[in-house]
Amino acid sequence: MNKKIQEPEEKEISKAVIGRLPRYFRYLAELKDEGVERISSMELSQLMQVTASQIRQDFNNFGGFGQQGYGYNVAYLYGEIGKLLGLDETHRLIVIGAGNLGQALANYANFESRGFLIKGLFDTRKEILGKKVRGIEIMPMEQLETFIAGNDIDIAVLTIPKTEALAVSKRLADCGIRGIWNFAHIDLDLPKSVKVEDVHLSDSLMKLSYAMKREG
Amino acid sequence: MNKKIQEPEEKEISKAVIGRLPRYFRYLAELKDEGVERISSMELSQLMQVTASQIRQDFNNFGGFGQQGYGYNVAYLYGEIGKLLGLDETHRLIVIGAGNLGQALANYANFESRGFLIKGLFDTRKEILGKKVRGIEIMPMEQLETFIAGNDIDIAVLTIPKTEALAVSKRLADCGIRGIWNFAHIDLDLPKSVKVEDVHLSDSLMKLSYAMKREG
DNA sequence: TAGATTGTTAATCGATTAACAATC
DNA sequence: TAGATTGTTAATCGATTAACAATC
Repeated sequence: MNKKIQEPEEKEISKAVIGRLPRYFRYLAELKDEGVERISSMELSQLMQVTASQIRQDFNNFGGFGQQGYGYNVAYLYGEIGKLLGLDETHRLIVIGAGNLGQALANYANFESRGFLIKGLFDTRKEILGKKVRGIEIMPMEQLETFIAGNDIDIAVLTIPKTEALAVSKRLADCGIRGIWNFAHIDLDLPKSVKVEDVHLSDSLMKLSYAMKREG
Repeated sequence: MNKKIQEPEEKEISKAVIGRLPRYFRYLAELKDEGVERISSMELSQLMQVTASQIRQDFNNFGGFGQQGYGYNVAYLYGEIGKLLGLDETHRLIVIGAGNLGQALANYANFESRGFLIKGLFDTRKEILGKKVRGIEIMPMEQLETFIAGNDIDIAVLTIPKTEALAVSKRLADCGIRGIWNFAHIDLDLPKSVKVEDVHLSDSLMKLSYAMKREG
């Protein structure tokens, strides 16, 4: 009837801004630990080597967390950015591919402290099934769907060869996984309700190599 | 005497463009393996889900690799992008921090095939010194400088806690390391002749978590 | 030569920086 | 109230897309 009248529609935040949130979060965690109570965009900009303008613009995408004449309360800002990043909720993860990388990620306790709980490991190789990593059992791929449903898993970490990644990612999407942390070196193609975050390690190494070619 | 007259000055390529090169490289590798001989920017754009315009602009940053009326020769383009990324040279790496992640990276044979040769592992923990990973010995930190100098190492992979990372990165810069692949969750501060490529895994996981909060 | 497709210029879009009025 | 510093608008800069002439 009327195309204009809508819900107050959450304005889309740009990738650039979102990409900077974890770094803000990290610096604020440090300031908080040091007992710093308030900080101005100017001070933070010097610490982080970005412009104060960018900091204020970034925060204002979310409505503004500061107070004129005062600046930002470190603990409050830390908390708000944490909430934006979803760190106020816990996530339940499985790791698919219990090779070196998969096991390394499963062993990395720091994720737990942020609410990312690793609940299961999966692999196709019979010889490692049943083995435990930090108390987490390695299970066969046949149990994937049952385990996800029974354990309220919302994120899957993919550390399998790219040849298997597409098929497995489809299975994950089909059984309701909402996020995939993809270490497989391939672009997944899934309905956009399933969020994919890629970590292409070899791409990163190539960028380093590129940079090293330039200037002395 | 004259500020204007200079070497033809390699024009600075934007971060955005460089960030896309590894992905181009990956798709071209695949096309090459499939025996595809030529491809137009239009075809490649459909495959990669980007605009043909962007592809042509990107390649033209480096002088243009195509031919009017024909398109791009896959094998040639693959080779040229590989050269841009420095994959025509071999790199000699050490991994500092032989924990799970460090060992996982050392074990990852795919890097070797691109010319990234892992030559040594270092750790502070006495109990794992001398142990071998894929034939590579774990050495004590005291031997760092000697090993780097004696083995022509140009890249160091940092997989140590952030508390040690700053000090170690300084040592690396001092003994002539030209590139650091940094997995430590801290911003390094080094002379700009030392190139740093960060892989902040927890930042990546937070971005996934952010995305999952929005829409269904 | 005609058709195809690049290389490249121009137009648009988005992100960053600067400036300043609002306000604590 | 005066000073400080945000929130926000305007200006600038850079990246992407569109258009098309050059040319294989």
